[in-house]
Amino acid sequence: MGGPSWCHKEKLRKGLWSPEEDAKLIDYITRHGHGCWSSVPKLAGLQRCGKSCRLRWINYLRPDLKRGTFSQKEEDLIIHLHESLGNKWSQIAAGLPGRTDNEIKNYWNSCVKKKLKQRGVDPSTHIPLDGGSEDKQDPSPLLPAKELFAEPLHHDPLWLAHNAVGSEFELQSSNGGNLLDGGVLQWTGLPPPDKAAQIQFDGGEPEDLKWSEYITGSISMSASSWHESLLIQK
DNA sequence: AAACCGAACAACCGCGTCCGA
DNA sequence: CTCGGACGCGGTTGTTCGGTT
Repeated sequence: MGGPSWCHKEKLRKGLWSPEEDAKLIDYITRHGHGCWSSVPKLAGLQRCGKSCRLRWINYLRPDLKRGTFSQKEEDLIIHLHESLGNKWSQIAAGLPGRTDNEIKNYWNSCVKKKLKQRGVDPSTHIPLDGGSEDKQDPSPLLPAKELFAEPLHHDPLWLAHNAVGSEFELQSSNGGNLLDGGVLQWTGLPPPDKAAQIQFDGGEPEDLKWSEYITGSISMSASSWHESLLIQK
């Protein structure tokens, strides 16, 4: 009797979540927001630890999640991102709206790794494995970077800095106007400190982009017929 | 039909970081 | 400045499911 506080953990449920538990968590968070995660289980009437609630909400219950299998485009994006970011799953997830770091990590470990090995590529370094792998036919070559933007996507600037390096893209402003004048060229997260970018208007001289001025919001990119282009330089 | 096996998915654990007292 | 709690991330383990023998 009267053991240390962590003994209360014995009362906490573990393992798979029941539909009833999901319903309680969804109901509570949609009404009150999650606030302090450690108090969520108590307030929501759940026998779980706050950490478990947070994970369940972030990875499976959030309304903005995109479920289902990864498209070829998403898979190529993951490979591009992993090549430059490594196992930074949360940063990779920032480049794939509606996907979670856990989901991407699982997909990588269970599926993508295997495919890369079949292509003769070391999944951890992205360097071709030796042993005559040059002769191997790539059954599913990566899409050119530009094609990854065939549809508008929202990207973290860090992701952009890593993956747009040396590439040129066309941009689409969310309000249909000029990217800069419209004030829509804004970023989520931190600006990439070691990168420089230039924006070039239809046939004009390239102009420097100041990352630090665009540290909130998001960027919408498209390969549609816009005049503006963005060149990310090392 | 049952047992086995591997792939895919879900969840937990440990650790590092951040922030407020 | 230090300490402790909360949070977030990445690695790992556990569970489920479908295919094969």
